[in-house]
Amino acid sequence: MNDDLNSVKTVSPGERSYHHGALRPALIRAAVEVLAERGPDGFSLRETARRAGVSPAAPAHHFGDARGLLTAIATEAFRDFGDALAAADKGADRAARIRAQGVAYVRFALDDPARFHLMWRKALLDTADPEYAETAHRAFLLLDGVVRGEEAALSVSPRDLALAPSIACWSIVHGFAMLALDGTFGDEPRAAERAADALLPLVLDHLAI
Amino acid sequence: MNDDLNSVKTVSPGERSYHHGALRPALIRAAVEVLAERGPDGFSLRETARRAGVSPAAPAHHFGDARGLLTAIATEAFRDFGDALAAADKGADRAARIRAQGVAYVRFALDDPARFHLMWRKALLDTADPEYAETAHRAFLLLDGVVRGEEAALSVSPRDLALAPSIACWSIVHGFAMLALDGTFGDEPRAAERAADALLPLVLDHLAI
DNA sequence: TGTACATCAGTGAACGCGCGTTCACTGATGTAC
DNA sequence: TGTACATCAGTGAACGCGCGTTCACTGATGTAC
Repeated sequence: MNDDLNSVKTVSPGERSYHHGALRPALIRAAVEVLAERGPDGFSLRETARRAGVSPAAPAHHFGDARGLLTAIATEAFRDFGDALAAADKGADRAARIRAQGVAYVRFALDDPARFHLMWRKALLDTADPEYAETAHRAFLLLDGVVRGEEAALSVSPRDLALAPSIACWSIVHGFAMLALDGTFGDEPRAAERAADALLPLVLDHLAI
Repeated sequence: MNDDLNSVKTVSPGERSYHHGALRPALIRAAVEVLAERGPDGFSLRETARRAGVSPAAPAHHFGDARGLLTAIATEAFRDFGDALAAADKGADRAARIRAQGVAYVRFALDDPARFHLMWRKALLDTADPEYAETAHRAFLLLDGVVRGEEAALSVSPRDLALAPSIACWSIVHGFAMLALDGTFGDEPRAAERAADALLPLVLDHLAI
């Protein structure tokens, strides 16, 4: 997709100068590859460096430590995730918009399971990182905004349930995505996407929100 | 809770014979402790053996390898989980039963996060193990059974959505549980349980199932 | 335009670590006669 | 009731492994004059 490994200096193909030129994105790409193959548990900084064709000490210059690299990836993922939700936010009425966003949520998870899984593995991330926190928060705000709408004529009790409609919608699509990725729905994970598409309007139209 | 470490032979307290007497349950208990403290990622067979006061080679006699031990724990957890769902399955009408079961689902997750997390970490388990597969399947059948009811007057389109109502309910409670355990709802994870309790009837009463 | 030098982005060897599993063994238990 | 012996459930030392990080270093780049 993004081919800027050697594009900065346009080194003669095959070789590479002492300096990589664009190691940061190359490391991220390699790390995502490792995550896709081995999952967040099997992730290894050394293996990532190996795939980027670089010494195991090189990543430290760009990310500090392994956690820093994973946090950068999760941050990027949350940004793309938010963009996907924002792009999907269209439709005649609010129900249609919620539905479209919910489908986008599930679709993102199925299209990019490696990064989607990482996004929720907070134990592996530096959640205090302000950039991470901001992009993660943005995703929730996008969901919450659509569900609430401008009028926000909530008929559910306020209090600690103020966020409840958002939570309900979020839970549904999150649960769909997680169960689908777990292989719960068998060979055809897209069934979950179609199911979400078919069911969200049922749930939402009749939810008193 | 379960105090049968030395209860088999009633060895004089403090010491222990060469043979443990009840190492299997003791290892499971120690492993759950490790899982609770470090999560599934940080699990270690050696640490588990250490806590059980036994050599690192001892677990092999009971579980084969580390995966075997985790699979045994997940199987036990799914059994307890199923029992909890079955125990909660009561109420006047189906909506009440679904609601009660959904709350039980979330409650189990919040009460026993270590084992609940492990249950869904299929990469760490031997999913081919027949006992594991059976107990995991049972849990779904319990949910599905309540949602379908005996009459099963589904108004949603059949086909690959035949299971959809179950999937929707499952997704909601699963999503609630996962997000709550992720700390998404802040300091008060019980808020998720209350939210599930308040929202499930809204969702279910109005879902055409 | 050329030169000196600071800074940046790499190297690769080495560190110490904890891990899962293996191995030959041994102490305790249970069973057959 | 006693004895021989197979089986079971442990030991603990050792294996090889891959890991993240550190370290002193060096090659390339960019900047000041």
